[in-house]
Amino acid sequence: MSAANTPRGAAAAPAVDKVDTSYLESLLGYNARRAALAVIEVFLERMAVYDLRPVDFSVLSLITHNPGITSRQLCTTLGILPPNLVGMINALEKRELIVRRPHPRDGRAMGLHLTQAGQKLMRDAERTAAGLETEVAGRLSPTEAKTLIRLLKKIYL
Amino acid sequence: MSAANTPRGAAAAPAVDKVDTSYLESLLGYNARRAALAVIEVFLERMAVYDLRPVDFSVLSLITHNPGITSRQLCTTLGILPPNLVGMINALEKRELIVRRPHPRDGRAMGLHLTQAGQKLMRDAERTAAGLETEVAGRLSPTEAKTLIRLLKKIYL
DNA sequence: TATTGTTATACTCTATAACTATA
DNA sequence: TATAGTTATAGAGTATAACAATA
Repeated sequence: MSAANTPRGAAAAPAVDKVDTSYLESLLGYNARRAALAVIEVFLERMAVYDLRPVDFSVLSLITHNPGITSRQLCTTLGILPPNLVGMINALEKRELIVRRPHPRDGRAMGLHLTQAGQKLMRDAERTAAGLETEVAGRLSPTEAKTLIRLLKKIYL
Repeated sequence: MSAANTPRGAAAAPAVDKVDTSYLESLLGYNARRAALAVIEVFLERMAVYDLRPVDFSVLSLITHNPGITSRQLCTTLGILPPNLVGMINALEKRELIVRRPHPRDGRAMGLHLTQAGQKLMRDAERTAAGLETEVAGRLSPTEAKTLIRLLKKIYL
């Protein structure tokens, strides 16, 4: 008769030589998170030369392709809370990569724009990002890479 | 003649109506992170009833399928740093979901085992996780879901 | 000498409440 | 009344250094 909290197996306290991860690896969430962390790890290395974290790159990239975008629009698009964006924007402005200009139709809002220095940095950074993509997806065929992105979009869009 | 930090475009300060995210959505890392966050969001909802975060579920699941696994093995497998695992293990032990037993061959290590209560909880939780998978991957065909996991593994393994 | 588990601690990331100025 | 931007602050997550016990 075993007590309530007795572990399974009377022989007790076996050692684990090789960890079996097959169950976790069958789960979509686990695989998506591990893959995302792997890509981010390479991203951090390659983007260190620009002093850009993934979130900084995302913000600057959205400003690049949407000149005049507001902080609110950045927050909504990237899932960042407004109080947490303020510091990032201030830092990028201090580095003279972006400038705030009055919004043409809403006096409360500020439109964000790249400076010429910001434009140059992002040309280089987006080139690096493109190289990073091919590196990370190196073991995938071009078709597989396209399929992967298409299926990921179906998950979160 | 424009100064060094003048934004592109003399007409200045346009407004952005619809944010163009096409560039970010072409990047693997961005899509992987968004997908992972989407899955984790549903996970948090469904697992709240068990009071399990994703990391708790991962730890308990590895103990389930590897009775006697050590803290060090959990850290290596899940990419957790040892100091950050201590509190989680203590909390799970306090909830009487796991027990520590001496390692059969290494006096420094402790083997981790589920209690009967832990076994019951994980039977339910893994059943919930299975349902969650079909829900999240609901817009994917079974073949697509398998393909997605296969391609994600190629990224991080 | 190296490793397991641990404590203490610092840093980053994320979240909530409340304020201001404009709409 | 509602929204954009901001401040202050709290909480969660992640990081390094250093120690005791054992290999």
